[in-house]
Amino acid sequence: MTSELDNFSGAAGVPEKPVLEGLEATWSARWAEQGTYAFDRTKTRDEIFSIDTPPPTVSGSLHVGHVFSYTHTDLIARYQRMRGKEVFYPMGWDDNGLPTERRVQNYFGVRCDPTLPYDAEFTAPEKPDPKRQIPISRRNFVELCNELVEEDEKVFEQLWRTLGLSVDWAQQYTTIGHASQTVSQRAFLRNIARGEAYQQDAPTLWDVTYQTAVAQAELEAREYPGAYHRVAFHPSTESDGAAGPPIYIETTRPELIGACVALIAHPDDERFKPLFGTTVTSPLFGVEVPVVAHTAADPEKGSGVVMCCTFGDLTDVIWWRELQLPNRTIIGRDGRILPDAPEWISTESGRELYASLAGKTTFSARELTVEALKASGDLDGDPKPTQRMANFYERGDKPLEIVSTRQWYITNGGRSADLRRDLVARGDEINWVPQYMQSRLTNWIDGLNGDWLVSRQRFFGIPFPVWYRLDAAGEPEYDQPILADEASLPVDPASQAPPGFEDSQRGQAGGFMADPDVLDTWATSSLTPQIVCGWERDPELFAKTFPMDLRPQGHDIIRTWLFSTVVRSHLEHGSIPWHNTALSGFVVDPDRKKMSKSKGNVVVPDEILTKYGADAVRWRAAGARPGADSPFDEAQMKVGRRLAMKVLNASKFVLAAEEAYGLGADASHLDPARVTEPIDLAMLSKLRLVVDEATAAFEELDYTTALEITEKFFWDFCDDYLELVKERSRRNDAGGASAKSAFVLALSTQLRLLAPFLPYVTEEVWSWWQEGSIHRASWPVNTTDLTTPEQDPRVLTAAASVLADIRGAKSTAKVSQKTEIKALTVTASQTELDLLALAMADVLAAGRVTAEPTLTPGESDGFTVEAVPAA
RNA sequence: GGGCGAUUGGCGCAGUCUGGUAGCGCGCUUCCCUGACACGGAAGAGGUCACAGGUUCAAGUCCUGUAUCGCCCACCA
Repeated sequence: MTSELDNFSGAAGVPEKPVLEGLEATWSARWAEQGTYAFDRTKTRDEIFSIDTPPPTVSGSLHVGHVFSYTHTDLIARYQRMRGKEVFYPMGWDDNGLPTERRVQNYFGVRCDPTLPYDAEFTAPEKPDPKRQIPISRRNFVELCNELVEEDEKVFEQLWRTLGLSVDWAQQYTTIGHASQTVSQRAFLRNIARGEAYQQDAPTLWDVTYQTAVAQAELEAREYPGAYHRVAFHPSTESDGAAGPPIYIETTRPELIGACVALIAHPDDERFKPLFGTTVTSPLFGVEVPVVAHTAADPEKGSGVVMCCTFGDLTDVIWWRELQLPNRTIIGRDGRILPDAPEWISTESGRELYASLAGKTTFSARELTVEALKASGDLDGDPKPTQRMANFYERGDKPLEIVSTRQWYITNGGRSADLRRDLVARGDEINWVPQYMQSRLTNWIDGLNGDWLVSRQRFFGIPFPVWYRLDAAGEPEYDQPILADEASLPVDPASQAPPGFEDSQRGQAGGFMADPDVLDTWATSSLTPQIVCGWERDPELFAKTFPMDLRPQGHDIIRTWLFSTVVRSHLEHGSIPWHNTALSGFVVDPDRKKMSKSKGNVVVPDEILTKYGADAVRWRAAGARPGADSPFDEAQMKVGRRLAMKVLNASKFVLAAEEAYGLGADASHLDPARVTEPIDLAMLSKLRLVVDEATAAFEELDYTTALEITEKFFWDFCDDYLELVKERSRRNDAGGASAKSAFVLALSTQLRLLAPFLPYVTEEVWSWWQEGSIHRASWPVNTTDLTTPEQDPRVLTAAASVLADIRGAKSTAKVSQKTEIKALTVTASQTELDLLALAMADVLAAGRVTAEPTLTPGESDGFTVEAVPAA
């Protein structure tokens, strides 16, 4: 037998058997064709919502954490777009800097040797040998970098498209691209002009592996094994020829004894008071150094008196500066002891020992020094092993040294309390989600110990737009840098001559040289708002998008990306860079360990996207609140997938009922006036509350609550409401019309509430019966979308409660839910019975109650139901 | 050492602002191939809300302290 339903189902857009498979490919292609997410720049500032998307590091790989946090941003973007905002949502790729260099080295088996000339014929080896890297020129190296990042960026873009990010792909940038170079160099030149950028020859943290300076923000303190060595210094012979007892210091770095400039103790330390003003002689090298007082010396540490060297740690730098101590560097930029014995070591045995240390790593030099100390009797006892914390470059694996070098700095408050205060105040102007993350910025600013070191001695990066004149002897005149014209940006000083010079004068006495360094990658990333908003490139766009509305990012880079962006915006524009910032947490493995390649616990995004679908993955991502770390549990993806399936099937049911019973495809089914049954009105009243709450949550960037509320309603809608009304909806009368209109009103509203979370399945269903993309449809507004009369939502909850009890009776009796109920007694308060009465016909139909129910008014709240299933 | 979070059934979480006799999902148990859905549906078991004090008629919720865990920062003698 063929029913009417069979004839109509699937005939007008509703598939017979809807599936999730393939929705990503179909719809991401359609969105691209139709420019669904294209930014319309004719809109005004208050109609625009601009997002400062984090550019992922393309040399790395994307993991689930990225998928989650980028989804979070997309949820907000989609919500704002549906609210009627024109969303400015670019995507950038961070391809600038050391990670790319490392990847290129490994991928092609090459290394950069800046002394080599460019080889136009060079091609990378077919089979790179990572152990024998081929040295190539800087320009060849940069070419390979550019080649590889282009490939990587394609892979990333494809993943983002599959995930359903509603990015405007016409608005792409890379941190090494021309626009970024221009912005970065221009901003730097402006910093110089205003006195905010300056050069200084000073001790800097130095990574000996990468041979570059490192900024405070890139430090990572790690445990590092070492040993305390108790070493004797000898009082210098006094005028009467008598020498006092030796003074013992403790050090973990005996190899620096040759770099010692003073012994230092606390001014109040009685043990050492008599020594202040005297001198002592260092062991092995016989160098005379003063004993001086400084409050930074801690009487509790070591022996109470400390050896100050050039430079063992940051405290040494403070002492060097404040006590006007000499500079006695013995460690070179490669981390090895300098080749030539310094002039301050004058004893023959000292110079001999130095000669044996020269060229050695600190590690070997330490071993040799300890042997020598044992031989000379200046080592008291055995070295005591310890685990101490040492500063590392976050990407390095050797402890940092401190080396005096000429570097560029940008003011960031590290040397100005006023600027620190202003920057903290900028933090107050920004709306933080979650709020408590702001303290990380404030703490970081308060703890700064110097300005921002922005020069890096690396190759793949944005060059300083700066040259130096060479004097008659060919020496650079650093104090009068030649600056590029802004109109000429971006410039490459290594291949372009400065204004007023010919390239033939490069490297010649009386000519010029290029600044050899590149800008810190954060010095460019800190300008992403200026890069994407078209600062000085597109003033109209800039006026419409800056300050931006939202900066989403991970909480681990507050001290770097967030802080440096605030600094640049404050210095350049005197404003905050964005009004809101949303901090995502990490995705951790089920044991709450951070995912990392070395632990082998990384989940590959492509796999879960294929297995569960983008909507399911997005659903799971939306469950992770801002700022909170979230354990990855694959089983949870299934729940999201089930929701997506449910949306397909419930929609099919609702729309099929509508079509099958002759109400046509015109808009009449969306006529609120046809909804007359109390339970239908009650359901829509409840939905109005859901719309209000979900909207309020989204306004607070609280997508998790918006989803929870919407999803809860949706499941209740399916499990209770649809079941209750199913029978009536099949009737071709006023009651049937009421149900069917309520169905489609509720469906339209719910699909739009779910659209930010499940963009694929909602778009699919929308296409069955609506024109245009749901993602350009308006976010539900009660005053226009749900205009049915108010009805107490408890009509629905009462009916659902009694239906649940009837189902329970059948479940207890272990019979099918189809089984008829032959006797039904309901006890409840009169108020509740009155509410129930308004939906009683639907309850009886849904519960298959064939007998007349007995209703008994009672005292207590809640329904007591006795239902007797047929045998 | 400084700062910030967290601690609620086996697991993951909400509820804490605005005190009023514990909620959700997963998992588990039982039942049901019902006409949207077996990539499903229905029903159910399971918690003295980390601990100790205090405020209150009443505390998961407010106050004080403690413990444990996590994160950020500092820490190279």
